[in-house]
Amino acid sequence: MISAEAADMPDDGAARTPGRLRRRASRLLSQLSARSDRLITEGLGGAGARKWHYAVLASLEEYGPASQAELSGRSAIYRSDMVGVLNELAERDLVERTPDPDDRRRNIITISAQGRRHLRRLDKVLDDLHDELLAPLSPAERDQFVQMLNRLLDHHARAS
Amino acid sequence: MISAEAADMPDDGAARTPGRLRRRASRLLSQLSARSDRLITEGLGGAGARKWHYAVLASLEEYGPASQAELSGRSAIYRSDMVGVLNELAERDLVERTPDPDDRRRNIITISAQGRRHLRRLDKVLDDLHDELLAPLSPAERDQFVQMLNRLLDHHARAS
DNA sequence: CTGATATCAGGTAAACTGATATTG
DNA sequence: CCAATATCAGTTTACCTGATATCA
Repeated sequence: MISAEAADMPDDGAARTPGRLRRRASRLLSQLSARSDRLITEGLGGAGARKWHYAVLASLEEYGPASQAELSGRSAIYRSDMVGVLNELAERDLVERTPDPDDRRRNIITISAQGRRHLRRLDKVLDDLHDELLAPLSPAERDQFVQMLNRLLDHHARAS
Repeated sequence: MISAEAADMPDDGAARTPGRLRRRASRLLSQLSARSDRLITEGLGGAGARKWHYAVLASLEEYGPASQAELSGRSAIYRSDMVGVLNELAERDLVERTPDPDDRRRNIITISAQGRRHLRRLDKVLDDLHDELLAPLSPAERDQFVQMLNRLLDHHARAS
C-alpha cells in the first residue's frame, strides 16, 4: 500500500475538472510545439529541406530581395544563425548572395528560379503536414486557431 | 536598385491576405512556444523553481504518489530526465523518494507538506504569468484556445 | 528468458549571448 | 566616435536515443 492517510490525494473544495496540467497553456504549447516541430522537421527532411529554408525562401518570394539583417527580422531567425542557413541555400543555388554596391556592409539575398521551384514543392509538403497537424480542427477552427496565435504573438512582440 | 525585372516580387493570381509565414501554424506555434517558455522560465526562476518542478509536483498532488516511470508518463518528462528533476526536488525536501517494498525496482515518490506549500506558491505565480501570456484573449477565448490545444495534443498522442 | 525500472552517458537542434572586422 | 552589418564562437536547454544493472 502506498499511503495510510488520505493526505496524499487532492482534496480541494471545488472540483477542478480537467486537472491543472491540462489547463496550463504554456505546457500545452510547448508539448504541441515539440510534436509539430518534429512532424515538420521529418516531413521537410524527406524533401531535403529544413524549416529555416522554407522561412527564408518564403520571405524572399513574398517581400522580395533583402539584406541578411532584414531577412532575420522577417523570418524570426537570429542574425547569428542566418549565415549558416544562407550558406546551405546558396550551396544548392536556391538563393544568390551578392554584395550591395550601395552599402558594402550588406549582402543582397535574392531567390533564384530554382529556389522558387523548391519553395513550391515545400509549400505542397507543408500543406499536407499542416493537414495532419491540425487534423482534429474544422477549417473554421483552424482559422481561429491561427488568428489567436497571431494575436498572441503580436502582443508579445511589442512587449519584447 | 535591386532588380531590373519585376520577377523578384510575388505575382500570384489570387491575393493571399496575411502572407504565408503568418498562416503556418507550425511556425506560429514554435515562436509562441519560445516566448511562452521564456516567460515561464523567468517567472518561475524568480520563485526558485523550474517548470519541470511544477509539472511533477502538480502531478503528485493531483494523482497521488507514483513511481518515476508513471510520473514520467503523467508529466511528459522523459525517464532519463526525471532522475535529475527528482534529485533537485528531493534536495529541497519537496518530495520524498522511498523504495517500494512490493517491487524493489521502483521508487515511490511522494509530495511533502513543504512541497505542497511550494506548489501553491508556484500556482499563484503561474496564474499571473498566464494572464500575461494570454492577455489579448478574452476568458472565453482562453478556454477555447486551451481546449483546441488539448484536442490537438490528444490527436497526436495516439498517432505517436 | 522477457520485460520493466531507475540511472547514466551521451547526441541534436533551437534559442540565445557576445565578440570582432568592416563599413556607413 | 557611434551604429549597423555579416560573421564566428560558444552557452543553455529541450528533446531524444541509447546502454547498463537490478529486479519481477
